[in-house]
Amino acid sequence: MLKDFLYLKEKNLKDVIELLLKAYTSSFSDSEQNLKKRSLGKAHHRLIVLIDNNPGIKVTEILNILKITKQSLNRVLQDLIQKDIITQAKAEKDKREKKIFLTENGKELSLSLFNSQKLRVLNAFKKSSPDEVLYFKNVLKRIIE
Amino acid sequence: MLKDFLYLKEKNLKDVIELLLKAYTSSFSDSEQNLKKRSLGKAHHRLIVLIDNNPGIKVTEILNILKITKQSLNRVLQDLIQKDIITQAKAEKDKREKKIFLTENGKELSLSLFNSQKLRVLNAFKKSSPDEVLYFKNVLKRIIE
DNA sequence: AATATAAGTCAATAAAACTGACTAAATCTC
DNA sequence: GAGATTTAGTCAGTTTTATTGACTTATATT
Repeated sequence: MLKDFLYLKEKNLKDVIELLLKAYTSSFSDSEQNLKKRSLGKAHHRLIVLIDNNPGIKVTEILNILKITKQSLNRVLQDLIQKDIITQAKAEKDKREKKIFLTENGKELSLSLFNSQKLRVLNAFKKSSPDEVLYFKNVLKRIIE
Repeated sequence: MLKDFLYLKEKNLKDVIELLLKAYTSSFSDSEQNLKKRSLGKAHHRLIVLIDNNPGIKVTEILNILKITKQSLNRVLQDLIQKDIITQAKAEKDKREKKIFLTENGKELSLSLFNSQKLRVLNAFKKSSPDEVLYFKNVLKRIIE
């Protein structure tokens, strides 16, 4: 009885891991064509999403979230600087740190990418109650930590 | 007033897109070391998760979920066959189709990978009510479709 | 019989990430 | 103030993941 309950819980966790994979993959593939016509890839997109949602984010913070090396991040960062999508500014407090922002151009681009992604989530929310959406976000945040 | 409400909704959708990125990245990086000691990469892991949760899944189905080309999939598939992690079997109904399964060895591996990932989700669920978890899964499924 | 579908293959290339070894500047600690 | 640490960046080479494009083979559908 207890064993059955535990088994179901493990199965439940396994399901969620698959769901997270599918939700991420589908959400971020919706913008593929939009990225392509701008000669940008998925790595650029991930970065743009992070910077748009966290203006002034630091390099170390990005590394911790995306779990990539700074050499890998730097390539993508340089691409985005060259294309006038992001800018960097020294932090006032600790001058070793650099804060990263979207340029006006970058904000426009981010909005366009968002527009090609948002429908999927919007439609899901339309089929859900406000409570469901609230709980959904709460649990999602707890998974991240 | 209505405008404010809409703005909040768009912001909410944007948040969710970032949350999905973070939840996927963190969940799937938890198994990095485990994969490494077996000379496997993230592409292998994604495939193992899909096959474990959907025994008998077909190549076309995987392509549609992972949004990669069949040439790319085939490389990973061959790696897993060579390492005795998966097997293929012709479908009885339509003999063009091949169904993919985990071997016994593959099931053990998948369990081990799952064990290095599950804690994150388990801890999130422990902090959540059964309703929250239920709603969470419902919305996640609607995002996938 | 002609067409379409599912899977696979060969070859070349591009994208994304990695390892390892370093530098430079600013800050922290003793 | 001297030494250690942190933050960011760089150079060079390699590996992993995925792409494009052109084909093949077997089976199923019309």
